[in-house]
Amino acid sequence: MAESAKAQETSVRILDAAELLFIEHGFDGTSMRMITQSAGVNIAAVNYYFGSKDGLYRSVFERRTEPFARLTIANIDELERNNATPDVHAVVQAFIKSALQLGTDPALGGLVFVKLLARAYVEPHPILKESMPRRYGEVVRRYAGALGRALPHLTETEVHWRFHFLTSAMFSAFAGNNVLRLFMEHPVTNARDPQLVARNLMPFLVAGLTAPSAN
Amino acid sequence: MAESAKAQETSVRILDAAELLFIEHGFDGTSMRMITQSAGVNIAAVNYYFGSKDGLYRSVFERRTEPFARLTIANIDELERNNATPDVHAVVQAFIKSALQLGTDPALGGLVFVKLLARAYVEPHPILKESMPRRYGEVVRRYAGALGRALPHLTETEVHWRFHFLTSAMFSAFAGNNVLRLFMEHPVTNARDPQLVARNLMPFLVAGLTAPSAN
DNA sequence: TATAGTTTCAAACATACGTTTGAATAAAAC
DNA sequence: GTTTTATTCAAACGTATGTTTGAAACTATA
Repeated sequence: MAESAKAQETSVRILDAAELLFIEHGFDGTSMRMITQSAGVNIAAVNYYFGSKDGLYRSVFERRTEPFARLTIANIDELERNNATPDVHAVVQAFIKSALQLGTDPALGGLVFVKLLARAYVEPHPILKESMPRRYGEVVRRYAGALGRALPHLTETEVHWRFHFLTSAMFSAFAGNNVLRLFMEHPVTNARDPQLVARNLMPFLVAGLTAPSAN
Repeated sequence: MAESAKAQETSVRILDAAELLFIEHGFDGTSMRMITQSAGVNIAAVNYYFGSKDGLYRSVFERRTEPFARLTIANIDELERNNATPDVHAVVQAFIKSALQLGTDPALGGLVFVKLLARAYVEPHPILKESMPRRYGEVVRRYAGALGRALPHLTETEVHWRFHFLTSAMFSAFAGNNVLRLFMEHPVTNARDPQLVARNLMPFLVAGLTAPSAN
């Protein structure tokens, strides 16, 4: 079988290099030669290990998807085990805790994967549309469900709206995609320390979610 | 001079086609042949009217940038004329009003431009980095300033954080970039009627912004 | 040490890219 | 009506793309 130490190292080097380049330049903006050069491997190595550029893209996500999903589910499992009907603060805390663990632990990809997700958000490659719902559908259902139970004054549709706002703000914040960064020459807030992001994000989200219904 | 009816029509057809394709496939994912084919013009027309693909990209933004900036500034001008120190609700309302006018008026680009901005957000082409701050720097300063005056219990840094969260949620919402859409096979909330977006967004944002300080 | 399997590599593959050309056509100016 | 200018067009430009090839180098098993 394959899986010699050296071989594994090569495919991992490719994944690492590709992940960073996909964030910076997107899928179409990243060429095979950029990837292999950055990884320090021969250009044929990508097709040898991953079959194609599309296959590499799939593998880049697959490496991160499962651990992050598991983490997120574990956090809401723990929350609901200790608290039958958790309040908004607790649900948001559990959700943010996942992003925080992800952003802090390099073994999970660190902030790199958050950025990749943020990009996939507006740049939906067909490959994602086919694989993301399968693994993250459950995550969304669990958190949106818990949020709904914590916000009985809102309709299901309203809960989904707010979950949408919540995730948008959260992803942008952790990924560091800041309107100030793009629109101003000297942004004041461009810190990206996950702990700092989380502390500033919490009160905003909790208050926003708890707001009275619009209807 | 140029500007014959036919010539203008050609360059406008190119801008329209390119704008849509850039949203769907990004800059690198959109080829000259895709653009000219979709616009129904010869492939050489882009270079004839815009010099290069980069030049076209610049022109696509330039067409929308100025009207939107003017609209946004006009709204805060009006707000501050009628109200020396507006409260949070009024500031957010003025800001959302701009997005709403933009999203509703096809002459301004409609939701198309919002989506383009949302994409530019995570896919920063060098051309944008050079042109956006020049025109939108003032917009950000004005609104962030007004927000700061309406939220005296927050530090300047905190105000910037919340402005970041506010814009992230708003742009995603109006652009329709929904986590539910990407992560679930049957999203509940994928409505994109600007009026509906605005009504759901308002209470969330106002409450989030008004939340007590994190420190 | 010989053999089988795995991984690397330089080179070439066909195709798509953005751009340029120069002639043909249309419009405007005189 | 002729000359100038502006626009369109098919074809080709050189370069970059993702992928494949087949031999070389390496690793493991016997």
